[in-house]
Amino acid sequence: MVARNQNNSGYQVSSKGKRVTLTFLAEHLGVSITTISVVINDAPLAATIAQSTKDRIWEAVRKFNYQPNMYARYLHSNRMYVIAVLVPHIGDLYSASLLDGIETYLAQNGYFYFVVSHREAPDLIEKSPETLMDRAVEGMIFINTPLLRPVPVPIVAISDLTKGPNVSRIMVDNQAAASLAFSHLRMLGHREIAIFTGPSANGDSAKRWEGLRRAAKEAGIQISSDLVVELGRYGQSNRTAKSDSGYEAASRLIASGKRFTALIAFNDVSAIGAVRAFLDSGLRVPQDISVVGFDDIHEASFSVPRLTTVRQPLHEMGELAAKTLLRRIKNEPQSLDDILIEPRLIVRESTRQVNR
Amino acid sequence: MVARNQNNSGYQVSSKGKRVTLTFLAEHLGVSITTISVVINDAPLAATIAQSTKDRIWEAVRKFNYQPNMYARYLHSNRMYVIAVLVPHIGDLYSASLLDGIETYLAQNGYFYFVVSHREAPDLIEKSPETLMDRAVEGMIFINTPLLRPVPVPIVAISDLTKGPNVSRIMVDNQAAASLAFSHLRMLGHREIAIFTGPSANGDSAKRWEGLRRAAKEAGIQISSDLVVELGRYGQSNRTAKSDSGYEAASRLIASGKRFTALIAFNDVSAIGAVRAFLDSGLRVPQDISVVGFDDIHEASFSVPRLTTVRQPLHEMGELAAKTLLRRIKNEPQSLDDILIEPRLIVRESTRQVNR
DNA sequence: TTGAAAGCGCTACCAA
DNA sequence: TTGGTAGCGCTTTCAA
Repeated sequence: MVARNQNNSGYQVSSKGKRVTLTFLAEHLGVSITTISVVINDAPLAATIAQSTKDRIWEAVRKFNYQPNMYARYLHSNRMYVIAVLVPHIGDLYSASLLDGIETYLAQNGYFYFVVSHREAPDLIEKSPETLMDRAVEGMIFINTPLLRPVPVPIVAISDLTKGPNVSRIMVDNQAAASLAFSHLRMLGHREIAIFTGPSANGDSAKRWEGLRRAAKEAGIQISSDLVVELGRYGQSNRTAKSDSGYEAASRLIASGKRFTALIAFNDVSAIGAVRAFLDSGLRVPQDISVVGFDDIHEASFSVPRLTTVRQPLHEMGELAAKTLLRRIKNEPQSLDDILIEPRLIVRESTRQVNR
Repeated sequence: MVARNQNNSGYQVSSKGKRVTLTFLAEHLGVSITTISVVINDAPLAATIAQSTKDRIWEAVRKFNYQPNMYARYLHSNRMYVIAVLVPHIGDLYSASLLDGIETYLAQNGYFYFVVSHREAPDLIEKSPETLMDRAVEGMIFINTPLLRPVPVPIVAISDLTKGPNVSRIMVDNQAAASLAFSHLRMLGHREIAIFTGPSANGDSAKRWEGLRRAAKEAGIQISSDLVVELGRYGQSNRTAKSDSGYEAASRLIASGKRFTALIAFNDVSAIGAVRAFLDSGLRVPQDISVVGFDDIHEASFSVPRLTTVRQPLHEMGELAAKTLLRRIKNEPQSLDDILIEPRLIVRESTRQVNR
């Protein structure tokens, strides 16, 4: 018993219980399936078909609620209007915001998407593209996921190390982002600044870190290596998320005994985790320590204290990624250059003038 | 130019640039496509095929990296190993946690899923199931989404009003959840308790509210209607999320001037929004007002103060939903009764003994 | 202005 | 042990 046949509603089935296919319609109308196909797809030949025939066809289509079988159609056209999105973790607000933007654009354009959330498991990252090709995806969006082997469809990579002849990359201008965060703290008088760097697998890590170093240098400030801590990756457990790693990283920082008056986190989630850790060890934010996050996820404006952060327009980046991918799929002109997104500093309550 | 043909890697294409199909392999090996098909699918007949032939076939399969075309296969079997998940908003932690669980189970079982996030737009909710049927989904999971018309495939509804002959429902025991929250506050001496009810479209709203009223009655407490406020729905904007509605609802509560010492929110996100609103108007949590949330999303244990909340095991509920759906798809014995999930009270920092 | 027929890649039935 | 062949539902020449 096949799902589509156990019918108890009006879907795709005539009153006599027969599946509504082209053949069914053709018999019903007494015309050939070719004619119907041509009319329905408004193929060039449709121009030559009598208006009266067309009308009868459309009427029957409506009456029986005929829906072409996409998979049969696929055998010819090889187009399924599906793409795939690879993310490290779907339950993470960063990915979720991007997905939100991606979905918005895709839905407007009749595309669906598969998401595979690989939790940074290397074998999944390696195998997924192949499995997805079986499903005839027309393109893929890689979010913070390395492309290990070439893939025969267009790819858009968001914040990601992936390179390749067929990949377009979208990322924040990490140089600018770093400098925004750094100069903000500088203006508030901070000199002893701790830094969270992202896991090295993360596409933003290296550039951001480089930007931070450069900004420090220009400001004539020395970043002590004791104050730089790398965030852990996701664990294998379902439960582990980034705020844990922020909490944990901040705890290490405190334990080191090194003095610092400000922290530049790697993202808002780790910033929130860090705030929690500071509070737990009796340090107040921002009175004792200023904290700046990255991303500006929604929660950042509701946390206590509200987070000062460098905003990446995630929703828009998602939309842009989808748009870029569909253009490439349709072979519309589309430059393959990296697209750099301008970040913006959002000053809220978690940073203030340094205490001296 | 078809995506699968613009090949620049090893996918599905022989060295001569020909697509690797059964026919291709058959020619290469000098056997019939039937034989290959039988061997590959390990059909009953495979038992009758010479081991040497089998070996040669598998070798060729590996050599050319043959992958059956799922869509051609679909025309016969009518099984695509795809389901759909309908959610109000993918960027919302509640849905994201459920999706996480759903994905875990599906991935283990070779299924993919489409997600459609409808933002409570009535036309999308109404039309999506039909569009999804075109895509041959074998089942659907409705998260907090009403089923407006019957659908010819199995459905699992999570926290949801949806009813129907082919729907299994999974939800927390809202009665128990309400009583957990209420009696916790009672024990701390609270009598003037404000309540957020969910939007009426939400499947948990009515039951939870009923449970709360009953718990109040049993405790001999009168819930003042001035202290009950209904959360707004999502707006049409991409930006609006639940914590806004929590913030806004709490603000209304404060503005009303009615005295209360505790709040039972509808979920953690609205609880966090409410805490923010209280703080902004000079009320301390928990010193002045105790707050209890629902769900126990990850952020609840990192917020300031850490949130006391009634936990729903969202990840597990997602897994359970997927499991139930696949059982029904495979026609394995599976009761259609509602599945009630036991909630658990997690006491943290946002509640304390009432001030008097 | 319309229809017949080939074929997309695969499975399943029946023969050999 | 193996192969031929008829579809699945659709699109696309090519004929009529």
